[in-house]
Amino acid sequence: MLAPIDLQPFEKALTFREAAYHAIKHAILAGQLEPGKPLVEERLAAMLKISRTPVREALAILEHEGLIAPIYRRGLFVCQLSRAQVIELFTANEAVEPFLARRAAFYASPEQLVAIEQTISDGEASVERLDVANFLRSGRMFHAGIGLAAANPTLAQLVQRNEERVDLFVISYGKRIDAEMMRASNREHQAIYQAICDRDPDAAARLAIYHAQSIRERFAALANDESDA
Amino acid sequence: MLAPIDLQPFEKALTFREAAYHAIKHAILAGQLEPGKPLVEERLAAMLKISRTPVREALAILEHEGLIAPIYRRGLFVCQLSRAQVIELFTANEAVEPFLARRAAFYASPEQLVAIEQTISDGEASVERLDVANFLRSGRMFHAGIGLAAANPTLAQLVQRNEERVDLFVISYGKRIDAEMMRASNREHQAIYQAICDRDPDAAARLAIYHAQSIRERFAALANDESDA
DNA sequence: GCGCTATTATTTGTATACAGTTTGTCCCGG
DNA sequence: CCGGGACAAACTGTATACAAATAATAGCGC
Repeated sequence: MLAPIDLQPFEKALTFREAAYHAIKHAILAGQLEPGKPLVEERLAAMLKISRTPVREALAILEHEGLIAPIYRRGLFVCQLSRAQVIELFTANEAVEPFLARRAAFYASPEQLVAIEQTISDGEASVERLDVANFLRSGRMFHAGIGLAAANPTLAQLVQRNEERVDLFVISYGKRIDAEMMRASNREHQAIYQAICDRDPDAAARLAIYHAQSIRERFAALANDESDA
Repeated sequence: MLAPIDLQPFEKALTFREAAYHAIKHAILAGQLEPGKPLVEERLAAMLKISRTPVREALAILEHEGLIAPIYRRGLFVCQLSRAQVIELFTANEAVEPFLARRAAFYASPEQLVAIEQTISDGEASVERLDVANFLRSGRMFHAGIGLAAANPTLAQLVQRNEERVDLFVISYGKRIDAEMMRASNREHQAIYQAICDRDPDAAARLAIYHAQSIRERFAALANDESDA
């Protein structure tokens, strides 16, 4: 398995660095680069058919985002988050997501509502196909949509990154997400979306809190199921 | 003015990249690299007596953090935040800071309390010397201390970055902070600190909100004073 | 056959080299 | 005197080269 993934070349990006950033990030979040496994710069560069220089710059950013972690002179590794770290991410989200949902109920434009609805559809389609990676991705896009509608890029970006790291955890522990869990999550998304459409900030915030807590409980159940006590 | 700043060499850092990151960030936040002015890679490299490679990697991270912004093939510039952007940062902080203050009241260790108190002393010393850069820095460290005590690195880091960008705005517009403003801010810090010492989460959260709002008002007043209507 | 040591092979971290753009300047024409 | 175009300089974006350090491996002694 010398070239198991093809980091698909260069979504729309001006510089090779950006392209590498997106491609590597995508590969990580799609589970193509397994957590705990080393990332060899030269190999990534070869896959993207570019030199190490822009790859290194992209990796520096991903490291700063907390998706990968370095060991000095030993290489970079896809992060394996501890349960404590994931709890911490959930705690942060429970503070921020209701805030964003509330604001989205105020500020969302019709186009933004459509975009959010599409992420929900995408999530539902993923359930049918049992496509976990795409399910996670649509979930991230849902929250990104809320963030965009909430007109607060700073907090939106935070939630976005948190979601990515949580998803990394899911992938890393290979926990199997069953269809029922995916459906539950989608239902909650749908409810938040409805509250925003109804311009009901209180309901949106309340449902966002509920969603965050539900997710945490579902994850806790999963984490307790397997391996480490 | 070929070498106006000496980016002081290499605080404790393993790699040149880290060193460059900290040095350049420090120079920006100390106002030595003026907002709106271009950052020439080769010049920074020369100042640090290293090559462009690690400098570029450091700059990539700073760009990702929103302290500097690139124009393709034209160079990097220290960010000049718009007023709307600063308002947005304040909005984010008003959501997050009370949350952190509340948690700090629960979890702060005695050592962490001492560390926080020292940042307040540092701030007060800055008033005497009318040292705005150090005043801003001590403010950032105060909030960093709260964040640390709150045991939520994710949100702590967010606040930290927001503070940095706000300070960048202050520097960028060259608004003069007068001694009375500095004292007011210090008083509010002191009050939050006291509430945390008293293990009074509600008071801490309330005072954190008050502080965030006060700062916003003080800044609004400054911003209205000068130049753009 | 097993453990320890020396050597080789990778791989990172850094420096240098090169090509393509963009900006500023100088010169010329009007 | 002013405007436009060619030239030159500077700087970015990318590739390649090199050195240090770590990991893997082979050889040796026992």
